[in-house]
Amino acid sequence: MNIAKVVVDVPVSATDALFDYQIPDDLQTIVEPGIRVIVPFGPRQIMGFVVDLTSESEFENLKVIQQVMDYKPILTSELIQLSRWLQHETLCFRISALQAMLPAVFKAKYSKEVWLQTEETLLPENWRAISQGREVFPFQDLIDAKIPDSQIRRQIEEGLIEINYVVKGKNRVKKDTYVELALSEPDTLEKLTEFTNQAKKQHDILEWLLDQEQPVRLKQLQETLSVTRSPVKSLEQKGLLNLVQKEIYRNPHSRSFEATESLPLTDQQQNVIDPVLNNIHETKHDVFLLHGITGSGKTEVYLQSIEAVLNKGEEAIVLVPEISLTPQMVERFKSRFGDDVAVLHSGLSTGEKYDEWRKIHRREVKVVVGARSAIFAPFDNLGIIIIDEEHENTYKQEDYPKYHAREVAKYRGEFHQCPVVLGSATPTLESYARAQKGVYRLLELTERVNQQAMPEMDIVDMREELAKGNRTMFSDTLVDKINARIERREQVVLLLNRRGYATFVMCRECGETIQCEHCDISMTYHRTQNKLKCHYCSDERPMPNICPSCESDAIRFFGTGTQKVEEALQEQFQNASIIRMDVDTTSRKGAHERLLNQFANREADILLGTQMIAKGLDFENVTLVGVIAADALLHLPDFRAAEKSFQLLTQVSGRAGRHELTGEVVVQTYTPEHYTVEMAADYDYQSFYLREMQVRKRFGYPPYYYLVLINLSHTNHVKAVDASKRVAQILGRDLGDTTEMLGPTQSPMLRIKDRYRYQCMIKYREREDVEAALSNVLNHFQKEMNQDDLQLTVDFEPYNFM
DNA sequence: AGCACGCCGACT
DNA sequence: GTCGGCGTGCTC
Repeated sequence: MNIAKVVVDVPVSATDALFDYQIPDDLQTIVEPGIRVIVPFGPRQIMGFVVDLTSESEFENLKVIQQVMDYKPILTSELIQLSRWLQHETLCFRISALQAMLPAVFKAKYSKEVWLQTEETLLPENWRAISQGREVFPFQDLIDAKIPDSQIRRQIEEGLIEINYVVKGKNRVKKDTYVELALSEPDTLEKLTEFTNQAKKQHDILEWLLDQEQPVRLKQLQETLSVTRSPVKSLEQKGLLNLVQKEIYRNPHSRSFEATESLPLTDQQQNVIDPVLNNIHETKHDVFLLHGITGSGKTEVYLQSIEAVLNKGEEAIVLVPEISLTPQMVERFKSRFGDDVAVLHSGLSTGEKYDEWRKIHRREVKVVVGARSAIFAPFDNLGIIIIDEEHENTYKQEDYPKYHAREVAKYRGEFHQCPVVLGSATPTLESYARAQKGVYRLLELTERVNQQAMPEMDIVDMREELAKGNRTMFSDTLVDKINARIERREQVVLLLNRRGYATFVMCRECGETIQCEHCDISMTYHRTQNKLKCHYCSDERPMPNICPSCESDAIRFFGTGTQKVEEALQEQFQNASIIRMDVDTTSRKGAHERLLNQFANREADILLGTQMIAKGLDFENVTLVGVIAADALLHLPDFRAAEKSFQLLTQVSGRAGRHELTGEVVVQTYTPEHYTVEMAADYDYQSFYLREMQVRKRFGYPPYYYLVLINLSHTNHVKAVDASKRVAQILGRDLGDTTEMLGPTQSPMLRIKDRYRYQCMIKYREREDVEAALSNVLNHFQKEMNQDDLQLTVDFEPYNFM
């Protein structure tokens, strides 16, 4: 086994293979699958992952591994295997799959350096200004100084310089200096008496240290005794104390958490947890869909399942949509499992993520709570995987590899023979359909723990408001109810789903929206051509001046920003204080939590925000939730628009009246008769599921068909169109009649970053039916992608069609 | 991707 | 003859 199979860090198709390298004798004991190495690759040095060992190779004269970057594997054999599955599943490069499983710190950094081999004075004159006395400097400096290639080559040939390729890992362990006594206590005490008044500080330091039980951080010592480093240095020189470097973890959660105990389970919770516990005890893999209404106590079920896993000596992964959004959730886990929990989310810095990852890697924690990528936590005794709010689309990664955490969870659950629990109040149709078919096991929680009814949902018809002459964004009902809360010193949450900016067209008189005849998708208004277009099938028609249904001229395209609403709100409720939460106000680190804390402390009457306020928040003083425009999401050009709207309405209404005070919800809409609005108001998931499944069946969407989206883009509009036509041609030729192709068509946003974007979509039932055709397309366009700025991506089970 | 190699036109 | 620009093909 003196040959390593290496995945090299060059994400292109030509190098998407395993390369064999000789393992030098001195690294023989260190090199094993899962470690990173530095290898010669052509004329340069690059990073690579060892994924296998072997004793034979079909290649002669193997190059030799230069160096190791890790001394312990950073990937388990399971994860190496998983990377292969991911590669196949998402059609990505192996290296991309491997990188996706690790925190960003493990990405190698490359630099090309010039090393002087001689006296600087022997170099050409103009070089001296560049090297500036440095023996090593970046190659880029030569390029910046416009030194011609031939001149550089000459220096190399004459042996004056050498070019070296340097690979740098940037995983930095944070260290801190600690102070401890060098001698035993009695010895130190004895020395203490020898001090004169001259060295008062040193005396104080020793005396203080004698009172401390553990080594103390140098900084802390300096602060509490207000001394500088110099007396400490003196003591070190006298051999009275030691300065030691210790690894520390950056601590993003400096708060301490109050410990909590398990809560007694309701009968329903008990019924739901039993089959999961059974799985755990029997080391068996099932996928459970936990369908529980908001407030039904899903989290307690998770917590107690994890407890069973920990008792068995195994580990747990919990995925939450975006953890910085729900500090309350983290708190529940930390307070139950204390230091056994690592938290991984996008709000952490690179270093903090690395520290949390290391806790997992060293098995210092047993539970990981985190966003999507936490599904790759390098545990090797997984006992349960929980995905909370399984319907959230953040579980689908939008760039390569375009994986869905739910599918990875199923893979790992199968591997470890442990349960996978998908929890949601509003499961995706895909998951619920699978539960109906018995592929998943359905667990249902239909009652709230506190026996409170779900808040009453008041549907306000905005067409009537217009008829009454109310031209503001706020209905009379909503205004009255907000005023009542302000008077009673209760709080209001207002939701504006601004994603409606992909302007759909609606008649303000009758609520008619213009749909595509072939796709059941809202048509999108294109200002430049004053036309309506369908982004699925490219059908188009002129923008009407009057409503085709009621002939009113009040037909408009829609889209409103939070800022505008905030202004209108402030004008309407002059003595109310408002907190606005959207991407603009929460971009700075910690801003999110700060704003939420302000609201929790009742520093404001109204919390106005986008989607981000719909989930997981729990404020006891909130008794009113308002949805400003329920239609905005409903008419997006996306076949999931109804499902997403239903989810949002259900989630947001769960924010009101979670405690003693009863809550109310006001939903403003121009289409109150739409089944989504009606059924959401009745909290009737079951009916919505059945109704929406009919639509999906009729139009051939998931869960009846699988989808794959082919996106292509080019800076040249003509080339983009041309390529899209050729893609469609190849697909049309290679795809059998078991599949259906839509497009090519413009992407909903035609131009992004100066690139023109087109797409094709395939509906299929069996993956094998499309794989060959897709790989043909990829092969065919390989050259153009490398040389002509063409980008082509394949996205299985897409969530985002923009 | 990066890089070398090799062919071609332009220019000392 | 020499220099530099770009197309082609390779990396264990």
